[in-house]
Amino acid sequence: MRVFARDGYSNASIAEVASNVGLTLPGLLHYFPSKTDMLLAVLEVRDQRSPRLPDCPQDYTLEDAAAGPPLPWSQVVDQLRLVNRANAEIPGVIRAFSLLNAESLGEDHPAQEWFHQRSGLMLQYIAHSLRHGQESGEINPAIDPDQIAAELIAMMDGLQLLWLRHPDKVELGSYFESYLQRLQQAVQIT
Amino acid sequence: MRVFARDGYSNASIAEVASNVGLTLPGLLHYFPSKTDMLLAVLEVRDQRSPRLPDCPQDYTLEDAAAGPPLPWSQVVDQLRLVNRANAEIPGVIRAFSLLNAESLGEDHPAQEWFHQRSGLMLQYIAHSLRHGQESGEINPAIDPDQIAAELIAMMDGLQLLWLRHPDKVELGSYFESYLQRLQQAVQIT
DNA sequence: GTCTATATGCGGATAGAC
DNA sequence: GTCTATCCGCATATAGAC
Repeated sequence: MRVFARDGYSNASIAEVASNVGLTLPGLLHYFPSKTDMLLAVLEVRDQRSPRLPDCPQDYTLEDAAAGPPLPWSQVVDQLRLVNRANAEIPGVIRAFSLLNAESLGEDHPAQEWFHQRSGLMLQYIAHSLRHGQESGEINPAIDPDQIAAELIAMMDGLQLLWLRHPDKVELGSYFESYLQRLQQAVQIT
Repeated sequence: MRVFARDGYSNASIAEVASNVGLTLPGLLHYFPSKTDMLLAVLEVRDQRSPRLPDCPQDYTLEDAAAGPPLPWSQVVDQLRLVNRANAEIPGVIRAFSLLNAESLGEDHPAQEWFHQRSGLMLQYIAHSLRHGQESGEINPAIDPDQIAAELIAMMDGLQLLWLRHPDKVELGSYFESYLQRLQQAVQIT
């Protein structure tokens, strides 16, 4: 993760990773047969370690959220807030992911599928929650669930990039919080 | 630009660029002595080609906007909207810039300074405009100009990433427009 | 201004000993 | 499970002819 954070995936050298963990290159390749395998392993670990709300089981995945019944909107917002606050404490990890996120837009990137599926599921489960809220009369029927879902993801990723570039000027946690509060006024029915 | 868009900077091969323009590698290096020189040249060209408002002179730069007198808020919003709309027509260019933007977060990247200064100036001139509006009573005094400025940049960059990943689900122009309209309700004094 | 030829280095990955 | 030795390809960049 540290090496990917500094160099991205394509430019990172697995020989350096090996040396960082006290192995030679073939020694490391014994565990991860190829560079791609190592990348995907890193992505998986990161996913498992993302924080969860108090009531949420530890093995609850994004796939579960997207496939299962719609979550209450307040819970979705709480979850995003929680993740954002936690992210502010691990700039190295966020840097690695921001880098890989952009890099994996390339045609034949080994993590392309992973990021595509992941962001697709997030869009889906957020929009799902909003649509459900509209049907039960708790969410403003005038808003577009797909648009709001995209906005939220975009704001999280975009703020991360800007925060990484200007850690002195941009305060990740409170800036996202300000945005959320304004969003809530437009989305919720009072 | 096309090669950078597909491979990023570090992973791009100038030999391929050379071949694409019908030159050999040394032939290309005659014009751009190093790969870094070519990167910076591309960034500069892109800057000059970004669209401007009708009244705005063609040689008016971002530096001018940040250093000069504060612009009216409505003009800032119009400018951002214009740029966003134009961006939706050039996915290749946007891909290159999203890639370089993330990649240049790395410690010794040749474009680090360029992106740092650029985003710093944008934050500055947007916040400047909002502060001026607050003093003259046109902008809600309760909002934080620095926070709103960061939000705007983050939303533009974040939406671009998501749009590049899901061009079928995310409509860059209209999604940003929806966000802007909600922002205006909180920022403007009616 | 553009080429051929080449220097030099680093990348991922494999063979095979221990 | 970890190593040494090695293969092979591609990268940037340079030298020097035309």
